[in-house]
Amino acid sequence: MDIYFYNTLTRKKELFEPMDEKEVTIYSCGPTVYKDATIGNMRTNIFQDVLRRMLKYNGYQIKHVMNITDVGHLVSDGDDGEDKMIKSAREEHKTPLEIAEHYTKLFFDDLKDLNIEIPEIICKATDYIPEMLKYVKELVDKGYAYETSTAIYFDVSKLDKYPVLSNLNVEEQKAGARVEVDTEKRNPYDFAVWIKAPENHLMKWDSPWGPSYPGWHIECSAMSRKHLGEQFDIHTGGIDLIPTHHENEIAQSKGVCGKIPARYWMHGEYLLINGGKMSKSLGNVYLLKDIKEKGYDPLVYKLLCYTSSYRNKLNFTWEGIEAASKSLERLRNGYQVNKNGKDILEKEDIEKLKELEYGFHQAINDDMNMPLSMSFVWEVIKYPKKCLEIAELLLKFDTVLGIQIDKAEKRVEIPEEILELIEKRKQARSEKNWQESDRIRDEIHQKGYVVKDTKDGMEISKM
RNA sequence: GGCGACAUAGCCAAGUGGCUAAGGCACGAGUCUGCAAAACUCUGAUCCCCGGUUCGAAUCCGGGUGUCGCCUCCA
Repeated sequence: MDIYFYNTLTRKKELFEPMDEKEVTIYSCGPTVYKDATIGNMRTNIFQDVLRRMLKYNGYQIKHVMNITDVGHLVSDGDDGEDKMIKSAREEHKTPLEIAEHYTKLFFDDLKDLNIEIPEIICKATDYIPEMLKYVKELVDKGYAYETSTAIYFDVSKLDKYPVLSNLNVEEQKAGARVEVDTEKRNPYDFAVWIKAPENHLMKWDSPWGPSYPGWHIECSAMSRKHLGEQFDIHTGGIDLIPTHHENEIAQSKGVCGKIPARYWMHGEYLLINGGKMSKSLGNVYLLKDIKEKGYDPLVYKLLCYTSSYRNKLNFTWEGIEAASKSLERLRNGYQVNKNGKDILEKEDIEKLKELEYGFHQAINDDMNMPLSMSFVWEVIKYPKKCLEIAELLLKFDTVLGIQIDKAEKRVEIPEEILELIEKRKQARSEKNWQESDRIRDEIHQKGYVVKDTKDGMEISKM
């Protein structure tokens, strides 16, 4: 079945045609490991995860590269700002390496909680300094970069066209929108590919230009070329990376390789908090940890992300999380009911289910239309007949959704005192002593457990 | 100032010219139950406003209003 993706390069939905008919190559801009990843960051990772999974659903093998930025990302784009890693290290009284290790671990913990598949290749910027230096040298040799007293700059005027992804109006901006203009720069949009390290700089490497360190964009160009070659299929990232990072990555690639590195550029939109931007100053920066601490399965957040298209802004509210939580519970319950179901499917049932499966497939292939795909999942869940075949179809869907639809209620250890109360309550109920029965139910509730009366007896779960 | 996105039932949202405008959550009604919970069934919108194109528009065009984002680090 055909796959269509929205390509930021052309601003259109396009038929996806990978370079290789069996394997799809993807490069994703990963985290800068100097602070906690927010649920906003995770939305992008979820989008990338769905991309991998839907390609696999379509029979492709994946070679997916994600970088870990542990050096070179400056706090301001004026190329004179402090390196983020170093700033965090100073503030937390740790070495940059400790900072990177700490936040890298937290990042992968979040991915695991969200049941996000780990890309085939993870590369840390600091492990590829030689490749980056080589890249910079090539840029200089080919006349695309020049040296100043502080850095090696990319000369954007050497390109046939500079902003190719975004609609920045370079001419307008030249008027001096940038606060600090480096007088040694030839063009306002020139950016540093390699930066000369000041005296006491913590992270620096030897280079033909003395002790120095990489610019932010060079790592992705160098590492993607190393692992995926000069051109690969898909490049992903957050929408905010379009105007600076990806624009400059393309510039570098055109300089050295003469081509745009990826054929399809896909960007995940922002997550909004209560209708506005997530920001420290508003105090609305949420981490996955916050969702977990409220007692929700982290996958509830993943399901919440499926209520909207990755290309649209999604508004995060706790009401939304609660709704998604209910949904997840019902989906999993629906799976269990089918797993234990004994209905026999007739020919017309099989045809109907095939239709729903087809609808699901079409939805995910249409630029990953998850809201639409979920409507097919629900139709399968609510199908009048219940049986193992349907459970298996749901499992198949879950290879794309990754919400662990087969996850059963946790078997919790019920403490002795609760078991005693349950016995007492059974007794009271058999005597139709409803007052006592309700009193005990309240007591159990206060001790942190929920009791439900079903046809087969009482059901106990932890709150 | 420049660029761009969005506006569909209480909330989250799909839909990009044509069958009765998906789906989820909430609300309400009901079945079940001693009650509660859970589960299941049923119930709701003519698509921000105005004008235009068309046999036909939520979907295309123009204008207006509103919300948000980017242009500085940010997924």
